[in-house]
Amino acid sequence: MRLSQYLMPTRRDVPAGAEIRSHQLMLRTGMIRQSAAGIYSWLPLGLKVLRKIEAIIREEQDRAGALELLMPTIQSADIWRESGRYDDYGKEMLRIKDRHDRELLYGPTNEEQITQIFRDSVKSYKDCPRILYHIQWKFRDEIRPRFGVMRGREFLMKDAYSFDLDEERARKSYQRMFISYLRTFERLGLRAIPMKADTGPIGGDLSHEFIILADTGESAVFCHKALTEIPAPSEDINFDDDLTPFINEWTSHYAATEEMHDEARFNSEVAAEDQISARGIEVGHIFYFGEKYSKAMKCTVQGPDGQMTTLHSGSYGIGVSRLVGAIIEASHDENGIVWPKSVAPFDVGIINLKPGDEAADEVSNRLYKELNAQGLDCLMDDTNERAGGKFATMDLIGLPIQLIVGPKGVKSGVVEIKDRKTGEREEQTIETAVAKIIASHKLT
RNA sequence: CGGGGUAUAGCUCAGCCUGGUAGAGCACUGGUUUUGGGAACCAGGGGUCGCGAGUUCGAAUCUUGCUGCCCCGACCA
Repeated sequence: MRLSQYLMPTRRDVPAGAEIRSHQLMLRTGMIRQSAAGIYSWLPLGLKVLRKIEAIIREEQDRAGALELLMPTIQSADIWRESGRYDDYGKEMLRIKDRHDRELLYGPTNEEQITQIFRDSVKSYKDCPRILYHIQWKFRDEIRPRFGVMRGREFLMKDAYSFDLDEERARKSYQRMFISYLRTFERLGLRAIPMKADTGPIGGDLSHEFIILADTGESAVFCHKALTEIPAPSEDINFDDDLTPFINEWTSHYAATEEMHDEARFNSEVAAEDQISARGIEVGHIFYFGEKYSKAMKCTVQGPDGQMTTLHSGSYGIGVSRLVGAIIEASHDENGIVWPKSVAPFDVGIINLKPGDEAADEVSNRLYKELNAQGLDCLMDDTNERAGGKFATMDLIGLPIQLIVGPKGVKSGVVEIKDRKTGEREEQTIETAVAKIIASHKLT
């Protein structure tokens, strides 16, 4: 993409009312624009990041054996009456009526919807287990939206739902998602720590929140330092194997959010030098809820013995739009965003310092074409902005690699490669620069 | 939902107290000089001062009702 043909309305001023860095940076880089409290439009740059995150989540869901489908944003009140949640769910649920006065709602979650689909589609134990997921916009009319996309009212969420014949087997589905989440967050450039979460009336040990550590996190969290160091499961993990050893490795250390925190246990189980007390952002939540919806909504299958069995389910959420903010919270500096490679909106930023200079144009265009041909997505600043402005903008939007092409360097056959994260810059011949960038791209 | 704040140009804000021709910086348009870390100068464009009612000869400014947005608290991916 040529910047001269793009829509990327960056700003120098810090927008009023944006408190935290990620929100400020998303507004300043022109990733999003607010359209109402907690409701945002995604401009081209922001949408690219959102799509990249989605793609990684999708790959890891698929790898774990989950099946993608897509349910609507608008749901009928009927199924919520069936589960009993229509009255339980408070003002957070946006209720609407159509022209025939039929009661509808903008879905805050999809347990009812998926349970209806599954019970109407599956009648035999042979079709279990299944894990189904979708990536869809949700709406929760939060009392107080804040922190930009980190707590919006409208938000993009990946939610998966598992259907198993009994609790024992449901546990296996739960483990699949657990491992899948570890891999997903790792690929997003984050260290997410699974922490035991409140299981409510269901009880048991099958609920975890995945938390990333950040000063602006909404809740206090406590964990063992080891959890920041355990390597995530590799991509050749076989999800059909017994995953228990992995789960044990990740759940044997102390980790709790403030609601579940037990100071005495923390102090006795974790040596003082291994204790981490920090703030955390919840980016995922997995939950086994058993027969809660399948019982109320009569989601049953016939077993081999001819008996009807009520299915056991769990739900598994990832806050996709929240992750955009969370990643920025975890990865920025005073000059702007520092994108992890896997989710950067472009792979490389090419700065043509002097458009109109024949040699600079020629080299910039050549680099642009060659890198694009190798599958690298490039943003080329071919505007007439001054050099200082271009550098500042490129640092602000945080592309991992910058290629700086100036008339002076070009004259002696060199361009400059800058690593956004370290700030290191090196002059290279054009050929070497291309080769190096391609090589480093292929590593990831 | 309770408490507090705020609303003036695309953005950040001043002006309001003490009523009298709507301002600055940044951004934008044209020009000159610049040109490797957010340039200088010249000339421009751009505003129902959130909306309604009232007071007044006259309201961005005073009074009042409403709405949006933001912050603090309890709730949430």
